Amino acid sequence: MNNETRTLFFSFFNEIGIIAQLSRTALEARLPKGLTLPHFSVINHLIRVRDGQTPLAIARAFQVPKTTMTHTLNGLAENGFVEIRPNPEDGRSKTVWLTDAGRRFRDEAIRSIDPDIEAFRARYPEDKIRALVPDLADIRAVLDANRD
Amino acid sequence: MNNETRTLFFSFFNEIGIIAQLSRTALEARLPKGLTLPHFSVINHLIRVRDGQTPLAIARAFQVPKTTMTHTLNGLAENGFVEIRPNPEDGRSKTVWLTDAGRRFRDEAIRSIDPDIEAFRARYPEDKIRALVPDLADIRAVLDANRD
DNA sequence: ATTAACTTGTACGAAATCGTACTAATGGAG
DNA sequence: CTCCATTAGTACGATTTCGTACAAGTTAAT
Repeated sequence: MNNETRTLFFSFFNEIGIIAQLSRTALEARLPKGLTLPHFSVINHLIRVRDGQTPLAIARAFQVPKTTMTHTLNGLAENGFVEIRPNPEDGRSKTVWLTDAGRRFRDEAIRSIDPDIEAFRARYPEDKIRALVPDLADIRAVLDANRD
Repeated sequence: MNNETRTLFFSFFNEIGIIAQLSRTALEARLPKGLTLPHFSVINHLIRVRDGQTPLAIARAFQVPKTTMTHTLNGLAENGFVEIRPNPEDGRSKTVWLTDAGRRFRDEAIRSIDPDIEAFRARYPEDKIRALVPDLADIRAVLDANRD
């Protein structure tokens, strides 16, 4: 392979990785101590989609092993942000429900993150971000397909 | 803040995070067991820039804590990919040097990753990637500046 | 109805990441 | 020269991530 091509793709994925790391760090700086991006993301997911899902369904939505999701959900349950109940339709499995505290956690997190988004938007135009999202979604889909 | 705007930025960083995760997993699938993206990246860095750097300089280049870099470098040293020698200019510090095995590791890793890059390129045009890199670099720079 | 194959969640252990606290060395103020 | 603040690296412990192995429940084939 052409070395310039290889360098290009490496640079691309390198920039992606750095942005992911920086944005994650910036977000977690706004969360209460001990809570991480996955904690916030799961709560957000339960609000955006719906709660009452099984741990495995949530793990699949985030493309993480189910053991990882067990750990994340335990952290949320210990903080009282979700309640884990048996699944009446399947004795093997469980369902995950938001609590009021969980919704409050999400509201407060968003409120404290908003200024960072504003700061970012002031320096990088929203329209350019809007234009990038579909490209990134395409790239994600290609990588996803290549996973087999 | 406008909810649509917030959702847009969340989607953007979410896509970035997923791509970072997928590309990292794809790369590590090609590395010998026990070796990770940071291992490969450090070796690559030492080749692209120069070897003989101090651990702290490398940690700063990757924006990770120095304890993390100590751990990564120990892994590389145990595999015989780098040699860690005292720094003749500063008794507190050390210097990190590539070995022949380290260079071979890098060459082989690249050889086994190339087909994945080709597969990706076949589904997503190189020119679009080329156009995205500067945008991502800008975004990275903005996030970096906001870190204070 | 019984059995075998599969699914869901978890316990456990390994490895990566990172904060805190420490040691050793450096360098500047006096 | 002496002292003290600073710097480089590491030991240690906590947490996250994830693979393996397992227990409990479900499903499908006979």
